[in-house]
Amino acid sequence: MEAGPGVKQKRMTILDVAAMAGVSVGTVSNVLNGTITVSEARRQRVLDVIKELGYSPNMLALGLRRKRSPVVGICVPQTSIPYFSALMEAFEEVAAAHGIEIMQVLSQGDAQIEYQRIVSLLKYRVGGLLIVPSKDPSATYEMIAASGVPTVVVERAPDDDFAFDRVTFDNHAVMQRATQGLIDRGHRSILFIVSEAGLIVNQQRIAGMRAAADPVGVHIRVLEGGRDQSTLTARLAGELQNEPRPTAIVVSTSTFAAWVLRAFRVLRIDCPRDISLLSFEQPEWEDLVTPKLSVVSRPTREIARMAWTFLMRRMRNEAEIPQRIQLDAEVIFRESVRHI
Amino acid sequence: MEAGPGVKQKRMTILDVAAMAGVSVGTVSNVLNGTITVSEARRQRVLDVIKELGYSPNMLALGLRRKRSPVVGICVPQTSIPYFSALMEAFEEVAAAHGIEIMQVLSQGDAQIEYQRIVSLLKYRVGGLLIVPSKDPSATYEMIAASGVPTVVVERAPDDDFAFDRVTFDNHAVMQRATQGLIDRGHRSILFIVSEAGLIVNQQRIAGMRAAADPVGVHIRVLEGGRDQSTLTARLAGELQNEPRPTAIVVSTSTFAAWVLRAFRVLRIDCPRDISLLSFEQPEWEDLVTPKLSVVSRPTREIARMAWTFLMRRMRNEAEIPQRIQLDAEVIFRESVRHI
DNA sequence: CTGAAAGCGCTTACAG
DNA sequence: CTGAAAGCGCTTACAG
Repeated sequence: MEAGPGVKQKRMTILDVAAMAGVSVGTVSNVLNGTITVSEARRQRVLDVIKELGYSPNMLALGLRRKRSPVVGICVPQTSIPYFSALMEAFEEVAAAHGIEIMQVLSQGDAQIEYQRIVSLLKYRVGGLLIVPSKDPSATYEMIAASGVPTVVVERAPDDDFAFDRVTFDNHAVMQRATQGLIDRGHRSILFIVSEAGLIVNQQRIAGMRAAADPVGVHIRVLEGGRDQSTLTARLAGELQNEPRPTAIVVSTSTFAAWVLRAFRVLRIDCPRDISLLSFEQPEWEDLVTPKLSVVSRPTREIARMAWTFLMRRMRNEAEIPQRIQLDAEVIFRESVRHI
Repeated sequence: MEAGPGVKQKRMTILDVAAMAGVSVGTVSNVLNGTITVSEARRQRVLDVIKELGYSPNMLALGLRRKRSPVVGICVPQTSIPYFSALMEAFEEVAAAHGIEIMQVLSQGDAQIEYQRIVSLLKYRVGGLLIVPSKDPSATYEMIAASGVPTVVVERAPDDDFAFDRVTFDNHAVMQRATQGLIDRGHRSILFIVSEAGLIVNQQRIAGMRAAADPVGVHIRVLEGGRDQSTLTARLAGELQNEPRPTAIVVSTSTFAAWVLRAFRVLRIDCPRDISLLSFEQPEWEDLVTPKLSVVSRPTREIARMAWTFLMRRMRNEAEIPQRIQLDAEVIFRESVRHI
């Protein structure tokens, strides 16, 4: 009887390959991924049989035996945010090139969910972990440390935390530079709109802002933008009652940039004549709107590559003390910021 | 000796739990996920021990034994495209709710890469597969069918393919409706800009366009937009030499929408006075630009949920012949399309 | 309802 | 360089 289409064929195992090639399973295993050398003749024979049989190794068995799977778990808050989806895409690209697969979970920025989702990842004995942490990741950090799984923290990390490798942006320096740029253009009162002021990256940015503003007496305020357009519009309207009224707004995400531009319409504020705008995130539409948006441009692929390099090193046990690197970002002033 | 922080503790196994609870491993397994009932007293004891020991099951062992892992593999072309990242986010949400993990791979729209990436997924014995296929997925389809892994095809599928469950948009109907809307507004020559004319969804859309245009003698042209802004600008400029000159452009993606708007600036074309624009994809900036963009709005979460429902059903072996569903989408006309 | 035992498909010391 | 064998941590018939 022939095995026609639709007939499920029995999956080949390493035993089938060994039998057909006339070698032991250990030898097959060694040609596939052993540290031990196999004589060229046998090696070739095994390879031929593998191709002929269409043998595909069972990574579950491999992972069980090695107590570690060639999979990297990645936890980010969301993927609908362009910055995170760009990160994910960069990670997938480099993972595929290394023969490693990715299990992705989302924390939604919630510490509880983050904890649970990473527990799930650990059940699969992932060989490494890449995390863009939520606001309060300490319980999660403890659990990960206890598990001993190689981990690198991306993007958000407190300055005094040395438990894991980490690759971040120098939020303080970039924001100090951005603020200086606004001050140079005559702005003396600046409003910073963030998702959560408690987020470590925002604290670093606020500190950077103050480092530029305080010495010259420039006025700084921070506002949490809220979860939707109407909340932001209302809060912004309220904020603009205060004296001194801001002449420039910095937003932490491109979503906020969009919401602020819409709020400006409702509130009949002309940008940049009345108020200037700078976005810390770079949206696809940065140069489609009028006025063209001023942005901070971050090298996403670079951060992904660095994080991956760190992780691979640690998965090979080559690393010693936790490494850290801070990448720089570029501040691009366009029409949305004006000289006063 | 105490096990202080930093001291890696031996991972608990089901044997440890069984020993401590004074039952057999089979019983522990049954309280965790067995079809067999366990007496309430023992059940509670096992649960207590699990909590006390911090036992977390090894899903690699489970998957190996069951010959199928509670993981769903997802293959999409890219994640940097907002539509796909929204899909991914919806999938992750529903997966987490079902206690299932996701392995994500990217095909970059290339049939070869797609094939290889799905081969990798299969090595992990994923329990199900969700695919937004590339242009020519027939070899991949064959391989998947041979593997017997439950699969649902999302978004792109030929009309005559009945091998897998599928959930798609009714591209033909939506485009016919959109085209009718343009015709109603007086447009008699329409240009459709696509990534690849060979893509099944684009063929369906072109057919829908013709269904509305041909009977009333409206002129249709199709242009491949190319891989970058400058290519698109050049091709568009060339296309506009032809008679009759289009008075309306439809683009298949929001990236093209952005590129076309930039090309309009370079070519000194006023939208919508000279040419109207309609995007088949809904960008975040749809109402930020001037003129506000006309779009087709697709219910992403709905498609994700339907696909997941189909997949779960098939993973439970409840489905018979392949199911198919076509979702509708909404055409929203805004300032970027004018009455002639 | 419960337990003893086989076995999923690999890797890796261990001898030779 | 090569093979025989133990064992990774589970699930699931099979008896009782």
